[in-house]
Amino acid sequence: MMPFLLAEFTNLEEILPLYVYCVGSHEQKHLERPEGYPAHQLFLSRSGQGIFRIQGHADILLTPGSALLLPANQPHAYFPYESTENWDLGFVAFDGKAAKSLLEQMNKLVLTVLQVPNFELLWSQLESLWQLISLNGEQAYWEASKRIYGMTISLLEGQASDKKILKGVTSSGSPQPALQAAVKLIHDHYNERLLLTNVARAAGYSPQHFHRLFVSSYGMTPQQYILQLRMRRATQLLQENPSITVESVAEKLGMETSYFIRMFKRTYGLTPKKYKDQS
DNA sequence: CTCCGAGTTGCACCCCTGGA
DNA sequence: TCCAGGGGTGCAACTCGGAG
Repeated sequence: MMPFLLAEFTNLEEILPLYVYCVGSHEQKHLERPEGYPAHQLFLSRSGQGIFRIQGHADILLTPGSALLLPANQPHAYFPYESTENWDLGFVAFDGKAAKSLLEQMNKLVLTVLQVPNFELLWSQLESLWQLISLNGEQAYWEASKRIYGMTISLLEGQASDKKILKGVTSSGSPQPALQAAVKLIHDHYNERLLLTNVARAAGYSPQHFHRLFVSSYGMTPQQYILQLRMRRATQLLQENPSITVESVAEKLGMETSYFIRMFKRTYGLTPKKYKDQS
C-alpha cells in the first residue's frame, strides 16, 4: 500500500476532531526519525519482525500480530530485526484535537508491544482505510475519521478481552489455541480449495461449532475471512507486478478468473485491471 | 480481420450458514 | 445436531476493446 497523505486537504485538520494523517503498509527498511513524526502513529507488524528504538526507552521488538502506539514528535528509529522474512509493517498516522485525549485515555497502551487478538481484523481495517482514501480522496477523510476512532477503540477492546482470554486459558484450558491453529491452516492454504469441514476437523471441532467459534472470535464468517485474505493478496500481487495478468493473479489465489473478477469488483468497486492501472 | 486478455453472464452443483 | 435454503464456486460461452 503506497502511503496517502492528508497534506492537500489541510482545512480538514480544523474541522475534524480526529483525522487520518497518513496510512499505508510496505516492506519496512531502516528508518531514522530524530525529530519524531508530526502525528501519532499506530504500527501493525504483520510478518517478519522489527525493532523500534525510542529515545529514553528499551528497544521494542515487534513480532507478527503485534502493534505499537507511538505518540507524535517522539524521536525514534525502526528497522527489521534478524529474520529471513521481510518485515511487513502497516501504519496509520492520525492527529486532531481529540487525538491527544484519546492517547491519554490509552496511555497504558502507548510505547508498549500490544499483542492483538484480532490482528487480521485490525489489519483489514487498516487496508480498507487505505482503500477508502486512495479511491475517494477528500470525501473519504470524513469516513476515515470515524474508522480510525473505531480502530483505536477496538485495539483498546482487544487488550481488555485478551486479559479475559488469558484468564480462561489458565483456569480451564480454553479452545483458543485450536482455533488459532485452524486460522493458521487457513493462512497456509487460502490459495487452495479449502473446505471448512476439513479446517474444522483439523481443529477438533464439528463444522457447525467451529463456525460459531470463528464468528464470535473474528467477527466474520470463515468464508468472509478467506475471501478477505485472497482479496488482500490480490491487491498486493497487482501492485508488486504491473505486468501480471488478471488470470494469473486468480490462479495464484486458487480462484477461477471470472469468479475472482466478480469478487474483486464486489470488494473494491472496480475490476482488477482498473485497480492495477490506478496503482 | 484476427488474436488475445479482460470482463460479463447464465447455469448447475454442492457446501456453508444459521435457525430450530 | 439437524436440515433447508441461500449463496459460493466453477465452467462455458459470450462480448468488448486494443494491438498488430
